[in-house]
Amino acid sequence: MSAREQPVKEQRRTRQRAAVDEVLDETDDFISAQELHSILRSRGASVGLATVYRTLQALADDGRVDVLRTGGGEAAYRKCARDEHHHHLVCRSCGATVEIAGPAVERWTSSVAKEHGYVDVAHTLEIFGTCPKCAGQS
Amino acid sequence: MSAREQPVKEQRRTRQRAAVDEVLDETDDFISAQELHSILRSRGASVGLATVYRTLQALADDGRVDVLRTGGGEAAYRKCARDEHHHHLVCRSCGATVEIAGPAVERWTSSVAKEHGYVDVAHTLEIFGTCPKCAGQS
DNA sequence: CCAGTTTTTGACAATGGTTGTCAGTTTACC
DNA sequence: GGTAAACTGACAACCATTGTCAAAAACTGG
Repeated sequence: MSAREQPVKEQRRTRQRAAVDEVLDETDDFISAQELHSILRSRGASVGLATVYRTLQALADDGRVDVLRTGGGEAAYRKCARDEHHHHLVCRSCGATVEIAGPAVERWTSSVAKEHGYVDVAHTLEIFGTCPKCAGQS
Repeated sequence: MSAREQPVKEQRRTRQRAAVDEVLDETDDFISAQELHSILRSRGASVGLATVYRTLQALADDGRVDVLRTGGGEAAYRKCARDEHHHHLVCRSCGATVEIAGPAVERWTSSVAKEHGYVDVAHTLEIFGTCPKCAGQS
């Protein structure tokens, strides 16, 4: 979680990866591997489930998508606009996502960690709520 | 995540629940249901796995233990000292845990959420690092 | 203490997300 | 074109967690 600079292990361009990438590009909210897979199916672009998992995992490892662990224990993925570390404000009803930068939080977490002698520090922070649209309809 | 005041649904005192509670009391780090179960086994206090899961879930629902979603997708539980909402600084090597209160973060998250019109807000924040002891040994 | 009622337990099946396997396919490169 | 290495996909295997349901334990009022 510190030296994250591997030259992005060599990879080949394939129809399947392009398809996954395309769906991610079009989707603004976090989606699970399973959801992504069924979207691909419904489009006719048949891609194996295992391949979807592998592709998402590779993207996540390279930091090209953000990963979120849902309460139910499944992983959700999203291709984010900004490159730097940031957080998400997610609607627990419709999944609408707002990207948040929190320099203050970054500073706070690292100072707290240092205070206790911890090194090589990373953190996870996600905010869940109900977005205006969903709150309105009830 | 807002009105969390149910009078703790009536429950019966059983040997099994006492055993789970005891292990939680003695353990300062987060442990998974499976780990807890095998600790019980190794002590001779045989408790069914399903029971361990049910008990932990009940405790978590009542807010009497904190739950952490590990990267591997399993849930880890810990009985915490303080009652109010707080966060954890966890050693990714030995699991040593420090409880952290972060009023500033609480304020920040709710103001950010409000700013975007989100209501009924909750958040998760955990800090991972390597504790002094583990860092020393390498 | 006793019988009745309700909760709890536990062994096991079932679920569901995710990963491993491995032969067949595709890509990159010469 | 031909070859080696990477990739794919169908399916089995895993593993944490939850559901099932009859038997066992805990409470409760006699």
